[in-house]
Amino acid sequence: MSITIKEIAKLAGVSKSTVSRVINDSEHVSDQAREKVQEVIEETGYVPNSLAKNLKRNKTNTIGVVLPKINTSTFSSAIEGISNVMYQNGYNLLLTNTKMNIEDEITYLKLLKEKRVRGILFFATEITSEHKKVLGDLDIPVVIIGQDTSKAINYPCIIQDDFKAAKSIVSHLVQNGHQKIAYIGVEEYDVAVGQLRKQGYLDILKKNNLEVNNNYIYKGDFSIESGFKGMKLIVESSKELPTAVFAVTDRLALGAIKYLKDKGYKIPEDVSIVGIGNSDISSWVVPEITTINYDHVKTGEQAAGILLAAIDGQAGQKKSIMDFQIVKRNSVKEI
Amino acid sequence: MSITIKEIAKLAGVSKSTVSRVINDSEHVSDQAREKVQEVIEETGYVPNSLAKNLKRNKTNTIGVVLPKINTSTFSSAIEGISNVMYQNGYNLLLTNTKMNIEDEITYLKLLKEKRVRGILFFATEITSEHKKVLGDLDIPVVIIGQDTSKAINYPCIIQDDFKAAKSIVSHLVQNGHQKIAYIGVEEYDVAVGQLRKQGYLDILKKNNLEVNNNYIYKGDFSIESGFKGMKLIVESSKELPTAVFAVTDRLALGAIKYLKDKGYKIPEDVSIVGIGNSDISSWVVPEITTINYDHVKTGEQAAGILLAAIDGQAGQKKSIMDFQIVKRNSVKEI
DNA sequence: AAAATTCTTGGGATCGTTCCCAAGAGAGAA
DNA sequence: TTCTCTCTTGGGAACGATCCCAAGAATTTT
Repeated sequence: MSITIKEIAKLAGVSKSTVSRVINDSEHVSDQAREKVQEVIEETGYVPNSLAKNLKRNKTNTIGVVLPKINTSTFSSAIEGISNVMYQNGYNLLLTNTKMNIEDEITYLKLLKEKRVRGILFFATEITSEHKKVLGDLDIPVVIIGQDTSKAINYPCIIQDDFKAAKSIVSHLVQNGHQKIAYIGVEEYDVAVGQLRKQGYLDILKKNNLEVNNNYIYKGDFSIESGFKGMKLIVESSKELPTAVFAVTDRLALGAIKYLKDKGYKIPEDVSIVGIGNSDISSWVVPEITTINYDHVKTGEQAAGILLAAIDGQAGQKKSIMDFQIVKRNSVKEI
Repeated sequence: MSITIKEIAKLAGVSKSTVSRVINDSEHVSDQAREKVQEVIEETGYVPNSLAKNLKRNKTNTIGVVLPKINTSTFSSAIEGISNVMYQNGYNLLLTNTKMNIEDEITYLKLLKEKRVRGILFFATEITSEHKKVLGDLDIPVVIIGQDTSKAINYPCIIQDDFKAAKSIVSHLVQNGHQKIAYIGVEEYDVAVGQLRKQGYLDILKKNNLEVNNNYIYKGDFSIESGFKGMKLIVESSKELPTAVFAVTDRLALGAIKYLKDKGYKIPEDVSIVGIGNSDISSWVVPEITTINYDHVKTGEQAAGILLAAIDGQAGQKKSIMDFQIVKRNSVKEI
């Protein structure tokens, strides 16, 4: 049982009101009283109880974060950015990890409401109708990160420009003379990575009147192995080797490279490869991978900023799109 | 302003005691009353205020986590493990990111006490006397992760066996006939990585009567670049190329490999390389890196378990050492 | 049928703060 | 001196739950 403000008051010979004023740096306290109180606080190691404080004030300084997985660089970088901004503004982070489990998301959203968090940062994968319902009567500012929900839900969202990014990087291949471009992607329930990036790929092929070869298209999951497997299938199922491969993530690109190297192909001489993500490794693999750079730390910071504004009652725009850069390295050969 | 238990009581035509009993699944409520209350809760979307609850009960279900950086795989994996266990046991995570800033650690520790967290998981880098003081009169269960503090502080700690791991992997080099083994490490303020791993290296050299060549020893930071630079310095400063390199992390090993490849050396034919960490990339680089595997997710789970036990008043052992496995791949050549 | 027991219910104190209000103490003005 | 004004202080009602206690209702035992 910790020491309370009442006991500090007694020890300092003042009322608890005065102690409260000292703690909160209020005016109207004599220097004498202030010093005495601070002295007693120092001696006793008193730490105020923020539960009581927040209850009375009817607000907390906690921000809830709902995310599907912590140990991936995308998410952990975003959280790094979020925590930077939030701590600077006096907020703490309450983390909930749904482990890719959509039902847990609903549970956690309710839990965050119980905790009376001041705002919520929601890393979305999929938005179901139940999500809409729960998010709807939450009565807490929310910012959605990673999926475009601007049409479905009335909260601001912040996203990467996946469509445009995919177009840029595939264009880069086309500009270098590639016409037979394979695609290694992921299932399409993930709108941003699965759908948008694929659409970007198809869009550029179409714009350049290039044929879409189904043997050149593979969809798996997010693992490096999946890239390996996808490349294998593409090579084995097609008569002609593609001259370039667009992998929707660097990890997939890495897996593909591994397969090709194992089989004795040279990169980029035999096959060019590009990824998306500019992950740490992409610049240290041989060959260094040409890719798209998203700044996730910055995305986190931006999201935090938008949420902070929303907490202050400022509306802000409904949809923010982060920019990206194409990082040209040496996994692409000019034909 | 959210709806309160009192209003639910009024709407359901019962007392707030009865509503409280329904919320907490207590006995001694008639089915009739229970149904009515649940109905009203459903209709109104009432969510209890956990601030009030925790204040009255004088305990929270929040665990504070103090860590120096979020977006590294070691830490984020550990947090993944921690959150797995904690959520299963009904606890939430309050995250504080000190950004490698030791003074912030003290601040956050106090903040967590204000929040009346039930326990603290402290990712330690360095333990100063001020740490000892603050941790000492915290009056909250703490588990320290990552540094051996068993002699300095009376809290359980959980660590990787860095000394033994380093010995194992260097032994592996010696067993394969290597005698000229270089070292790429980090500064020694980090006891675990900087000191212990180096000691393991020196220990094995000594046991095998191998000469310690100062030109073969480099200390930098944790970046991939540092590995690159370290390898460069070693190669340039020594007359004879080492036959093997022990890098204290896979990232450093990766940097070293990059340098050697750039210079046209073959791995492992010209130089063998080993790392520590079994990071994602280590198995997908060419050549795949022989390394030490620590299971950080499991470490997080264990730490969480120890903290949980401490919260329940069980003492547990003061020092837990996680085991490791040597992962033999093909960056080491037999001489 | 009366007594004993169990079940159900509501009232109200309480957790540790904040913050409004009123009162007392000085200071300055009339 | 007396009045007004400002500064400082303390008392006590909140905040929204829990939970103890007592009392009434229902059930069982004798």
